[in-house]
Amino acid sequence: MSKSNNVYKDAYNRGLRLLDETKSLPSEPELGTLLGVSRTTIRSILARMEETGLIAWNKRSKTVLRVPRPDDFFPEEETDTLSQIIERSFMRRLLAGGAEPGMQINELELAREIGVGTTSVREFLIRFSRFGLIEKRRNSHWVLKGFTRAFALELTEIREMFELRSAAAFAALPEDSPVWADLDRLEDEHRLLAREIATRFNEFSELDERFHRLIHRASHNRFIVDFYDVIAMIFHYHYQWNKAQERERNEVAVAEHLAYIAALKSRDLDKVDAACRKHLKSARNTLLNSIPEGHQP
Amino acid sequence: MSKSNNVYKDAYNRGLRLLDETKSLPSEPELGTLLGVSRTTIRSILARMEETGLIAWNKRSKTVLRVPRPDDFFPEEETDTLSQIIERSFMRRLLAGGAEPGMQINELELAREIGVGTTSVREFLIRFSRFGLIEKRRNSHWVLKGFTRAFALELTEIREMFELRSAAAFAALPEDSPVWADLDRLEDEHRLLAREIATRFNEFSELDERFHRLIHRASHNRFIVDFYDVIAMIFHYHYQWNKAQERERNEVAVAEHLAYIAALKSRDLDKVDAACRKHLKSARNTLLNSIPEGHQP
DNA sequence: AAACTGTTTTTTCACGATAAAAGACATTAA
DNA sequence: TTAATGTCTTTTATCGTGAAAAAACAGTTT
Repeated sequence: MSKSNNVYKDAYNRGLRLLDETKSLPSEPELGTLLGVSRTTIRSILARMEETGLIAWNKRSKTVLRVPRPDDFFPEEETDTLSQIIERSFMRRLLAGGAEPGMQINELELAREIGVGTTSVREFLIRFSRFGLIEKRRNSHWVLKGFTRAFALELTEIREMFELRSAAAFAALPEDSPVWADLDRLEDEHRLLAREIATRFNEFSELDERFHRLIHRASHNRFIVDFYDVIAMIFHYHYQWNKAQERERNEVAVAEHLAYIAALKSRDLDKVDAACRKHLKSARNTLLNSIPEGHQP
Repeated sequence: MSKSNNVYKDAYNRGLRLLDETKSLPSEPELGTLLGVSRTTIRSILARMEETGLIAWNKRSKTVLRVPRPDDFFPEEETDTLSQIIERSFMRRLLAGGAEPGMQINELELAREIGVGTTSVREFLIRFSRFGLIEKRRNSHWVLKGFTRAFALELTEIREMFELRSAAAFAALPEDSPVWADLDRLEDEHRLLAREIATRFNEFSELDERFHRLIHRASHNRFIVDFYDVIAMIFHYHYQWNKAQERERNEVAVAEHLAYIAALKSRDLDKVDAACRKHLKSARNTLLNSIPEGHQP
């Protein structure tokens, strides 16, 4: 087994959803751009759809014969990328405890435990190293630096520096920039979520990421934009890990976002600065509170 | 051929230099820490030194029999890490022209051209991607973003943000911090270099890096410290590429460094800010001037 | 002739295998 | 009894290989 066909399976599942809406499918290249895969993969998908009696396929004509059933879909877990699988396993280990700072990380052991090749684990660790949680010893093992208080403080220091600058850049953007429409849309989504916060509070984290990414993009600086990957990754796992007072925390955050948005729309740099600072401060506290106070110097 | 023994060869060469100075070598573990390799490698080195008649080796006694000759050394090029080899090849291609932004990067082609396996090239590209010069298309090729004016501006924007903050942190360090001694030593080296700038101007880039790294370390922030890798890498190749007015440029930079050092020692934050700003501004201009003004939007 | 489908080639992704290097354990010398 | 050496085991670095996926090419259809 040298490479799983998760790209095919994932695209197939997404392709099935298209069958609900139309009576016949578009051309192969069009399907390719729609699903974000190559024609080669599209043709495999079409071949299977034909086999399972979902469509009749003859050259250009691709007629939908029936609506897909639940069992037509590939199981969710077969559609994951290998690196997603490795990341999840790795983060589970890291957060599940017993992960003391200074601990060694063993590529071979990780690979065996997850059931993948060493190459994939190595590549994952190299990619992951930019998050600042692990470090490589030349010709030797990786060392876990740990999700410590120091880490959180260093991370938020940069975040605050970058976001204050991005927010200022955002507010200075011309009237006709399309970002203002994006911001309006996000504001509506925030209003909606605020109204139904009691039941939908767990949808906040996704909205949070979209909002902050929009702001960071105004910096027009690849290093600032890319750094948000670190923040997003940490917050993603942090949200999964720490569910304490999630509803209250998110309710506060939504309100802060709305104030932040209002400040941006006012284009008053002082107001923007204040609203941004206030929100980032509470985000930092949330993060710091979730870190188990350990044996740290 | 699955792995070159460059670690052994490099350590062997460095080991030879020890023979000049002493009549007998220390214990295996001691040699290991001295050369930064494991005992396994030390024993291979000792075995060869015995074979070639450099030492007499019997258990604890390792007597030097003769001084090493030039031909005892392994050739320089055999001591390079594979990733160094790949990086050099890649950068040569990148800087040698014909590297238009938007160009595709082909792992297989690169690997064949350099004469290494694809795995090593893949790992190199992943590591290299944090410099912001290339970007991966999922399941497909890498795209060269190019060493453009925009890149230089984004890079220097972050650099200035980080260094101003680090310099302020540096100046605020307590009297008894060991960094002040480090700074004194660097100041002496600068003075020395300034006096002999006519002949030794090409030694500046190494001094430059040590100086700025010392300052960045005062931030106590891993993201700031790590970001200096990006700057160092760019400046390293930039220096190789652009030799125009190298002497003059470096002479100016040494003077700026000395002013910067004086400001730090004064602990006057305004002076530090001004000296830092001045130096970073001229560093930015140097970098910008070296970028060929192309067909950029 | 523009856009599609059919076919072939190339590239990416991931694995197992193997030598180099590190590390662990056992033994011996001071 | 500490610290070395001798020996054995494990891990890392790198390659070649093969299937998945992309991309290029050639032939059709509208």
